[in-house]
Amino acid sequence: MEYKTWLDTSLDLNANPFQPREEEAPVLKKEKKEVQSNFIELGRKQHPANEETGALVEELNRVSAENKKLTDMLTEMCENYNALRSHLMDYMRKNPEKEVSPSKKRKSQSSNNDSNNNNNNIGVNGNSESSSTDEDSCKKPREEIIKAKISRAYVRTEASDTSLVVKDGYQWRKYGQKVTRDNPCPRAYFKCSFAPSCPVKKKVQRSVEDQTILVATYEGEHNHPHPSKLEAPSGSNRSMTLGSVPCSASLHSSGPTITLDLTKSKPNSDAKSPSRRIDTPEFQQFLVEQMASSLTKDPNFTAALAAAVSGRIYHQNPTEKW
DNA sequence: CGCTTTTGACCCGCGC
DNA sequence: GCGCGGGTCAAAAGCG
Repeated sequence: MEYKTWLDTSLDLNANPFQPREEEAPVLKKEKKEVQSNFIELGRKQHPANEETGALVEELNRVSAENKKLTDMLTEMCENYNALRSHLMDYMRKNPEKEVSPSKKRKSQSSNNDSNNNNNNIGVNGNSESSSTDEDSCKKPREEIIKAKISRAYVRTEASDTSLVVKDGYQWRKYGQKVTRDNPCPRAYFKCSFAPSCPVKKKVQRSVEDQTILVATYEGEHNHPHPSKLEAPSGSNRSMTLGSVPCSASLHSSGPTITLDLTKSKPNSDAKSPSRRIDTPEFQQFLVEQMASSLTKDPNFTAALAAAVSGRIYHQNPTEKW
């Protein structure tokens, strides 16, 4: 799936079902429409409808229970994700040398890469800034090292996603693409759309070992605020946008996929927005809502949801697990 | 019409 | 000096 848009909508899966939101799942919307039309129907027929009302209440309770169940599943998925992520972080800390396939072609570049590997790639967010090694300090003028701060981000995408788009909240303008020798997948070159005032560049290329992983290399630092901070989401949405936490969720035959782009956990932005720390309950709740929102936009998910609501999904394939 | 993307050409550093 | 390969430029095409 391509990260075409920011996930800035929310779906109250466990919220009051009587207050429909704009972008709720079509299936649920349809059910509620039926319920509403049934109420209208009741008003027109003008006869005591205790039985029908009872049935409708029962139906609503059932739908609410389904919503609750789905919310629980999403919460569980979120927790599993956090656990996996922490494991991955631990693993990467212990095995930093396994993260990239270093290019041995060019001396200066490979020495840069080596220093990056040793100093930078401490996590999937990859935004640890490079610090110059002693070797680099000897070879390069200090100013140059300071000017070109290099960081790396690893973003898992789906196999079907052939784009080289790594959503990190900033706007980028592609200025080139090249097939390199070490990797059959083309490398895309991006400049920050605020250029030339913002000198940041980024290179995006698929990993040789796992082509579902996009390796984004950032050069330099943004000299402007994060675009998501400029957008003022006052009112329309629940609380805040997910601009700083791009994520994508989808459902496939092989199972659900939730992809989080964690490249935005820069120390700067974290320091500026402590309320968005990933470990806060508020953030967790928000994350669940955003994932739910994303899921409801996926036609596969809505189809599966429809099957689940009608109680058929487990009968059709009782062994299949999400 | 303006912005973005594509893509071939060009530039430049490095190794031989 | 030459060739190779990565990085960048810029005209053309695409798109909203």
